[in-house]
Amino acid sequence: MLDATLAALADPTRRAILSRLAEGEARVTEVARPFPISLNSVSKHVRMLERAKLVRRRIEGRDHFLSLDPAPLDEAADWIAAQKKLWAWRLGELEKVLAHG
Amino acid sequence: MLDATLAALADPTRRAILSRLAEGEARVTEVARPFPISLNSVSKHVRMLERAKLVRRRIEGRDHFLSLDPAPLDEAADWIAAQKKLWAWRLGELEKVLAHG
DNA sequence: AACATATTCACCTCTAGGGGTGAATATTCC
DNA sequence: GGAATATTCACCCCTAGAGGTGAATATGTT
Repeated sequence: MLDATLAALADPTRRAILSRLAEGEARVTEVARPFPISLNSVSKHVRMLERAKLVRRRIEGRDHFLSLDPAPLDEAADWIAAQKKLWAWRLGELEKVLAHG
Repeated sequence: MLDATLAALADPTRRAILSRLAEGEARVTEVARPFPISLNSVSKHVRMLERAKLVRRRIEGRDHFLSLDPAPLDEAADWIAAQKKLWAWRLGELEKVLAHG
């Protein structure tokens, strides 16, 4: 799922949508309002966020309420943290070699 | 730069290249060897990783040595960490409302 | 000079993403 | 029933990405 998560996060519009939802649940139209693009485009972004499981949808009549799901964010954070650790180790080793060489 | 970083990380081949480079500097051909795709494709992935500043290139004769640059990873980790904090706060508020409601 | 190796360049194909518009669907309101 | 609202569906266009092949370039080797 990392692929879909990171791809979803790679777009600034989608990151802005997530930031908006961090303030609280909202309908698609409310989410779309601040953006200069069409409602339709926002709807597609939302669909990608759902596919990445970063956003959940609760349908109530004609209103679709969107909310955040933090789980995939953890997975992404874990991968990045693991890489940072590995890289730091490697770069640390290199420094040791340079210092003792 | 977040866009390019997250987009670069969204591809599994590129993540594998980064993991390989975490073991140490390597030439393009060495990096490409384990992959079932053409050397050319790997070369293109490397170019994207360079564009995202996750990989640096040191040219020595006909050999191009690739190494990691951890800086953009920090930026990505920071953004995700900030979001996790925001989301946790929001979800916490919701729980309070539910508990006291 | 001739050959081999390392890498990229130039091109092709296919698919997916981001944007748009207009119509369809579902629901609510009068 | 009829109108307004909320959302998606079905298309269109354009660009970028991921894959490929074959040629060009540069360096190393004999």
